Amino acid sequence: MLTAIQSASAFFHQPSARLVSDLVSGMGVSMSFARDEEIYGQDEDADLVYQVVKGAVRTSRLMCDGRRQIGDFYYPGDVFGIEPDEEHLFSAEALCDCVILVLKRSSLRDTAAGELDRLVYAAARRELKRAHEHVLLLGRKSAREKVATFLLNIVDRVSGGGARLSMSRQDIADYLGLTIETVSRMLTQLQASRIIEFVGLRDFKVVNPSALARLAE
Amino acid sequence: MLTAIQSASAFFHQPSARLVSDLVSGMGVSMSFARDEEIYGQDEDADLVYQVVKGAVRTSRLMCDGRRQIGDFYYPGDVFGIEPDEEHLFSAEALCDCVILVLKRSSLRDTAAGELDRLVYAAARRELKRAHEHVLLLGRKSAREKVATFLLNIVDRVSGGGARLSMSRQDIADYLGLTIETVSRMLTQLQASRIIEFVGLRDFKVVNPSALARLAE
DNA sequence: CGGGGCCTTGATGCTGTTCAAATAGAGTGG
DNA sequence: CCACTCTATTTGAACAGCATCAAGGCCCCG
Repeated sequence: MLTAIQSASAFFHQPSARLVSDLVSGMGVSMSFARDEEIYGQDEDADLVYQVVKGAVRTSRLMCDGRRQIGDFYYPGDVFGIEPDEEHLFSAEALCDCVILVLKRSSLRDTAAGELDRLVYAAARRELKRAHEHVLLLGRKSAREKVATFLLNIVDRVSGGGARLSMSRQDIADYLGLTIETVSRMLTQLQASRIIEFVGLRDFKVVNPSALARLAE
Repeated sequence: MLTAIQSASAFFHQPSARLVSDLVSGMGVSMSFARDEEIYGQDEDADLVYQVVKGAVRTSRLMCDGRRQIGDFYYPGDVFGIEPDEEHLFSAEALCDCVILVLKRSSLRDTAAGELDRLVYAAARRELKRAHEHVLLLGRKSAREKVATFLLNIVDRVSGGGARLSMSRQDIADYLGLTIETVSRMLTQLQASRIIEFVGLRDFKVVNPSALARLAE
């Protein structure tokens, strides 16, 4: 039998559009959320685990004076809402109309503990890795590098030459620790350098992938 | 019987000077490291788990052009080296002469899987929480707020009115995403405002805790 | 007492912010 | 389908915070 570590690690390495429902069928509740609707709030009880079925989600944290930091963005298959404490440090909101599978941890403990552990542990590991990358980006990269890295990450997830941004410029700014104006300027620069090309405000394609990768460090 | 989640969460909430050796006695190897010695390197295999017995440790990541980001600092009782991938993203170095307990994950899988899972999972959760705090700090705080937050965290860990900084100004700068000069200026400012007081370069005490907390947001 | 590394302080410059305005898109109702 | 409106985004100009460059001072240790 596999230990949690081994199995979690195996699970982790298959990026998985596999949904929780495949694992513990019927145990989760599927819920719909409208654009900008809150899925859970800061300081709320963190007893639930969530998985994106359709749409996209952001987690964010608000400082008392209004400054906001985006924790991460989540797409179909991604698990979110895993936090070390009893209460959420971040809140989660729908970036667009979403379908979210919600699982109550406590109700699953007895019936499918092994599977849930695996899932939660895999999600926590993924979270940690992304948080570490995020720290490097925020601490030591320039605005240009931040935006290039961000676009590259988006493209890598979708695995195509281009993608659609499901979040606003403000969301991107709050993820990268920049202002909306700086993000806009960097995107303009990348377009002027013929590295990316926007068609509309939300859809782009990468014209020069190696140049983008170079800028991202 | 407790599930991994419950027990890990219970473990997590006792900040614990309890060492791994109490849990899986005799299974770890105790090693000594000199100041600035590398404990593990970036891109090395991440099959080991570490716990500080004595001294202090920093994890850091180097970009190819020499920029450095400190991941975190670790003190006696803290577990480090847990990373989501097979290879380390960060390296770890001794801040001063250290004693580190080293455990091989694979060798523990069969004999004490439950305990190790608990330990690793608890450490991962702690890591994640701290990484989230770090992201907020790096993304949305000013230099003054960063330094104030940093000092407050140090003091909270030791739980006294003051503490000794086990790391250099450069380490602090690389943790906060600042330069050494900015860190120095902020420390000078905090002293001038009679909020903290340094005795020597490494030891300080907090004169006005509430003011410090206010600055840290 | 002298050397060397670490830290502080000062002067200047650049990156990204702030404030302000123009433009473009998306959604709405006629 | 088009005109209108509202919001999101872009663009521009001035400013601020932090970085950079350059000395100078302190402390540790021989």
